[in-house]
Amino acid sequence: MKKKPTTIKEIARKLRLSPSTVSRALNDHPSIGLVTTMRVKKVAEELNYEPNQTAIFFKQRRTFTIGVILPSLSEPFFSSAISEIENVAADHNYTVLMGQSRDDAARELQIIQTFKKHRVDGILMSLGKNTEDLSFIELLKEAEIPIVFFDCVPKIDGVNKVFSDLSSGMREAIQSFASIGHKNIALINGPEGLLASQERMEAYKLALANEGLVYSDKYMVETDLTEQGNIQAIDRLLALPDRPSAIVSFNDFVTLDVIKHVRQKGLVQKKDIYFISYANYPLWKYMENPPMGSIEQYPDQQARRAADILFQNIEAKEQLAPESIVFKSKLILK
Amino acid sequence: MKKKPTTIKEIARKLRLSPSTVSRALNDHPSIGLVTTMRVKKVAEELNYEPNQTAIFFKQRRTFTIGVILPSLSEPFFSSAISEIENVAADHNYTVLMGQSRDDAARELQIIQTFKKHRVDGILMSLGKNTEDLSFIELLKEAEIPIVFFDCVPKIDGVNKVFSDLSSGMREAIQSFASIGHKNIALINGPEGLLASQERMEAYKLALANEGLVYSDKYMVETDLTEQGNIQAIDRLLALPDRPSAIVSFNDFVTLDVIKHVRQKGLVQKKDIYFISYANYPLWKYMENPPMGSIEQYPDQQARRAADILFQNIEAKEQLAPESIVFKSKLILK
DNA sequence: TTGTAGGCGTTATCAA
DNA sequence: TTGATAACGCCTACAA
Repeated sequence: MKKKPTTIKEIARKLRLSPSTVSRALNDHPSIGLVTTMRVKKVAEELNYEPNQTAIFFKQRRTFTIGVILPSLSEPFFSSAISEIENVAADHNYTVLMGQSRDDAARELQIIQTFKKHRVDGILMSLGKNTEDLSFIELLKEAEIPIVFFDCVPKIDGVNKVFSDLSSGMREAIQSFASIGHKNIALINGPEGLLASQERMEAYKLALANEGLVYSDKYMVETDLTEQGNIQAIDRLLALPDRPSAIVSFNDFVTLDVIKHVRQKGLVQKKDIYFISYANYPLWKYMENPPMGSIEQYPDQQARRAADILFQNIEAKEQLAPESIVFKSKLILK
Repeated sequence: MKKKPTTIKEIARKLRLSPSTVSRALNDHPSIGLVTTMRVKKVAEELNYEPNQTAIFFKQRRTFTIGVILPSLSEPFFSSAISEIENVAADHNYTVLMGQSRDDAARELQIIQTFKKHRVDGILMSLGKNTEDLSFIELLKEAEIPIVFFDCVPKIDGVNKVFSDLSSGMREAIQSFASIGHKNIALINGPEGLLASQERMEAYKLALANEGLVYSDKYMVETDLTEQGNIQAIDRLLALPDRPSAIVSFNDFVTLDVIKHVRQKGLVQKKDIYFISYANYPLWKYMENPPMGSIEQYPDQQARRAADILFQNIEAKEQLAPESIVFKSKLILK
């Protein structure tokens, strides 16, 4: 069904040269005479010759392709990451193969298999929320395909990872709240199962202690991150006899729902109640009444750094020691 | 540097069989005995055999890969498109190669070349803002690589395209404004050079006429889409003796800047001044005081449809007649 | 049921 | 300076 593109052989036949000569001429090999080189290139041009990369990939055992596996391509965090990854890859003359796991571990494995079959030169990955089985890391190691994790990274040692330290931002958030007199500071956390939730919880407790505030269970509520869950969570807090005056929440989306809800209840932000959350989505800038702050995690910088490490590994002759890079999260006051 | 993965030959040697037998056994060829097949598969498993796709691609002249070229991966419009494209591709057992043109025509061409060299089976593309030279379409046609454009599509005939009819949304917007008594309705348009701007302008004029309103040059201002440009544009309108009471703008980002600016000037939305713009970004839902409406262009549906058409073309034996699909844009009142 | 041989397009090695 | 040959890994028509 597909017409065969021009090959070196055809050029060779046309010029009564051997394919090897043509190949060398096209690659500007020094041993080939200038005249021949010119003749070859001219005919190649005429016939619209284009080297068959699939043949070259096959022969060279390199595809100049990296695979990227993300939970979602449509979330702002990941889309700014992927955008930056594509930039870095392009600088290295690499192409990017995309896979979306949708937080499905089975799908994640399938994508890894596909990438492996495609013989990608390396993989960048952010784990899905439910991924438990990390045995694919061993498989990739055996195949000598370097992998660098970022954002949601495995807890184990011995792998390349770039991730964000949530605690620095949390500390700054609690500090900010405390410095303007808040005592009852709550956390609306994500689902218990998530590593990201555990980290926030620990950071929250530490940060409270740091300010000499006591932790209380009642100020730690959970949401399943749906709109309904978010509203239930804030309602639970508002129902408390000594309701919190300041709230850190899992991410900006939670805060958006929550702000909307408390507004409907007649509470005024930065007067009756204060908010800070993770992500620092650009829209805050436009809000009439934004939350007090948001904690930036620098997805693009994380992604760039991860890509840099990946390319170092791809280009290295030797196996490199695994790197573990931590980006401090940072409170941005609005 | 890279350890060689197991090949069919090694399995064959180990079992004292011929490579062809092994190949057939692995592919469940009916002529091979059950026993042999089992033995082969067992050894393959033990040796972690994985077929070398690059060899297969090379031989089969199909890569089960599509290329996607977008101006940006980080814009919400495109990231929801790419997400949907990945879904469709995964359903077809295809992998997605990504390229970001950043509205640079040269880079666009380079990506196309790369994709062509990679022998992708098809291409989905949204043109950059400045793309003039469409000769690559001919090149792809010669190479018999199907291409489907979406969102920002070429004006020419004879190509597959899926795009949005901006005028339906504009008509609804002007209608809405007119129905609540607005007479002076302005348009903050994008740069003159953009097709998207031209379309909005025409739609705007038509829609005005449709409501029996007269078009006036002074109510049509342009922005370069920077924050500064957006503010200058609205200031020009506000400075008019009979300033407009309702404004349609190029997209939601423009409106965000403009809303913020007029708020600072003490104007109250939906009282002193009304807004509608294109894109329907989800954040409106959370705004305390959102614009009157936003015009949805359904990026995910466009993308899905474009991908469907691409796969039809890839799977077709014959060359299919080019399709041109128009999605009506639709005003969503807030 | 299994083996042999050839080829996909390119390039590297060796020979001329 | 150029050519012949082999090889990358897999598949398949043909032969046994």
